[in-house]
Order: sequence, then structure tokens, then C-alpha cells
Amino acid sequence: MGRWEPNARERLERAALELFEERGYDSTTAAGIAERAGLAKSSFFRHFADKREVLFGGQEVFNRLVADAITGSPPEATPIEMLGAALDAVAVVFTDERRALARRRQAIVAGHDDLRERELLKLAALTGCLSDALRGRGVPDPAAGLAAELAGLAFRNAFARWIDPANDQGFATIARQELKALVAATATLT
Amino acid sequence: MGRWEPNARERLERAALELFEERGYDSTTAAGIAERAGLAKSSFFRHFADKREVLFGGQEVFNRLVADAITGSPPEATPIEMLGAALDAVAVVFTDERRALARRRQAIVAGHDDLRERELLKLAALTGCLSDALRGRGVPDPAAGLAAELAGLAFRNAFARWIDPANDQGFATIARQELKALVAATATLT
DNA sequence: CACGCGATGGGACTGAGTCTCATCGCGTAG
DNA sequence: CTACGCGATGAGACTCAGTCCCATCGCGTG
Repeated sequence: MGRWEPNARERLERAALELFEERGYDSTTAAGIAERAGLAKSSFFRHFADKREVLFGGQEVFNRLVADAITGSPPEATPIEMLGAALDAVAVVFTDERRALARRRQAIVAGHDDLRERELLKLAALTGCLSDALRGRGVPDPAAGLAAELAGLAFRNAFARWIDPANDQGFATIARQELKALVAATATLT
Repeated sequence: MGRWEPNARERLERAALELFEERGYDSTTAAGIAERAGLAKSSFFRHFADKREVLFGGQEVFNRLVADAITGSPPEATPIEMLGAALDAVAVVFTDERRALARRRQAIVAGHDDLRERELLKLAALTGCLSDALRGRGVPDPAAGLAAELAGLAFRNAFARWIDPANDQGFATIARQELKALVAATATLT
């Protein structure tokens, strides 16, 4: 048995992605995922808190990346500049090699309310980290919260474009464009 | 039996709120809620899609209220002015009589990740309605999405203050203040 | 070689959510 | 007055998510 084969977590993630694509999210059981990964059902829940989480790994890395980027910005940086730095930091994860994987994952997430719900929670956690970090840098409320939401929206928009097969630019480039477009749009609201 | 007593849905909501306060969300079963409401477990799930939903009724009313407020704004209104109208429309639901109830409800929601997650989904639905309505009024992207997020944040901030026992103002007043503060904060970002 | 530690297997258990069928109460056509 | 239909309910079986406990296994260490 694969009992002591390494990378149990990665095996589970891969198995889950495959099964979700083959049978759909609903028709895939946690036990089924574990079985394909060569593990028992109880081991699945040792690695992931619930069935949804198997698609949302590595969120903590994200949050730290973003918070560190804000904290490490030059002292004279404006909030918007710090957001730019945060988006650049996130781009490290969104390499071209991971685009195909991200696309497959997103297709599944988009097709299910439960998963979209979890995605919102993850994004909320990210913007929460952002606003905390901004407040730590002296940005007052409600500007910190506003800036964090702005970055969250830029992130969502950028991700959608990055996923798009018609696109061929890197995540950082797109994210910078989206952030800029949002800042520009700010002036058109009043 | 209360089999044919009216307001089954309201009875379930009331019973759920009580039991969540008495035993906590986790220790309360859907069957237990139904029992206190004088119904069977299967009837609980006829009225609510899942256990969480019993705390989030009437969201569709919200969404329609907001969308109609945007659609019915005067032709020369700016996006921000439309958002103000939308927040006013929502305030109709947040009357002083409902404050105590909203407080109890929110205390439960705040104490549980599952419920916070669902709350995010509801808020996302609301901002989705907002941006759709704005686009229908000719507001281009990404300004429509940005404005919707702005209103969502104003709503969250306003709700938090409205819930606060130290506050005695009406929801509409607070929401207007929050919206204004966010618009002002916009200028401090660059 | 004995021991401990961490990861796993396996199975029992609770509760969410689905589904089906029988039942009940009320309104209505005849 | 009766028969019928309709909508809401009760009841129970069923699947699966998620929890929990305990035995087992492999590896490193003294």
C-alpha cells in the first residue's frame, strides 16, 4: 500500500481535481477521493478540514505574502502603491506553469455554489489581512478597509483575465492594469 | 398538533434563534428546531435549503429593493447618488423595532465560521445586484463593480454601527455617513 | 532491541440533507 | 352534502460529510 508514500496531501488534491472533472463535485465522495489517492477516508479529513478545502490549499501562504509586501513597502509609499506591491507579491504564485491548473480548478469552483461560497471566504480573509497590514502602516479607517476592497476587486478582475485563454500576459502585468483602471474609475463616481 | 397552524416559516426562524442562543449553533440540530416549532425535520428542509438559511431569510427582498432604487434614480444622478438611494431603500427594512432581533441574530452569525461564510455569500449577491443595476443605468466597467463594492463596504460598516448598543441613530443616517466617509477616503489613497 | 512518535487504517457514530409515500385539512365543483 | 383535488405535512429510509477512538505501522533514537 501507499501508506508511507510521501506527498499524501498533493495526491489527494490531484485525485480530487480529477474526480471532480470526471463525475462532478456532487457525485464525488470524500471516500472516493481518498481511495484514488491510496488513502482512507479518515486520512482525507486529517489533511483537509472539509471536502471543499481540497481545492483551496495554500491560502495562508497568500495571506502572508500580501501582508509582508505591505509591511515591507518603502516608508513614503502611498496606500495604492502598497497595494501594487501586494499584487506583485501574489503574482509569484501565479506563474505561467500554474495557469492550466488554475483554469481547471476555477472551472469546478465556478460551477458550484458551495465552492463559490468558500472562495468568498478566502478572498475575505485576504482583504482582511490587507486592511490589517495597511492599518499597521498607519493608514486610518475607513481608508484601510476601502483600499483592501479595492485590491480585492483588482485581484478578482485580474484573476479572471489571467485565466482567460485569450490572454497571454503575466499576472503581475494584468493586476497592475486592473488596479490602475480602478483608481481611474474612482474619479468617475461622483 | 400544530400541523395546520400558520406561519410555519416564522415559527422555525424563532425556534432556531432561541435554540442557537440556548445551546449554541453546533449543538442545535435541524430536527430539534423543527420539534420546537411543532414540525417534522422534513418540513424544516421544505422551508429552508439548509440549516444556515434559517438565519438569512428575506435576502431576495433586499436585492430587489436595492436594484429598484438604482433603476428608479433620476436620470442625472451620479453613481454615488444612486448608491445613496440604494442604502436608503435598504433602510426601510432596518427599522428600530428590528434592531434587537438583528443584534441577537448577528451575535450568533459572528460566532460561527459557517455562518460568516454564508453572510459573505449574501453580501456578494447584494453587490452583484448593485453592479448589474448600475450597468443597466449606463455605468461602465470597472466603475460599476467598484461602486458596488463601495456600497457593500458602506453597508457593512453602517450595519456594524447600527447594531452597536452605543448608537441611537437610524440606519439611513448612518449609512449616508459611512458612504460619505468612504468617498472622502478615496482621495487619500494615492 | 526497546521505545516513542507521527501518520495511517478501520470502523462506529452523529447529524445534514434528499427522497418517497401516505396522510391531512381545506376549498370547490357537482 | 359529497367527491375530488391541491398543497402542506409526517414519517421513515437512505447517502454522505465529518468526528472520534483505537489499533497498527514505519522510522528514528537511545
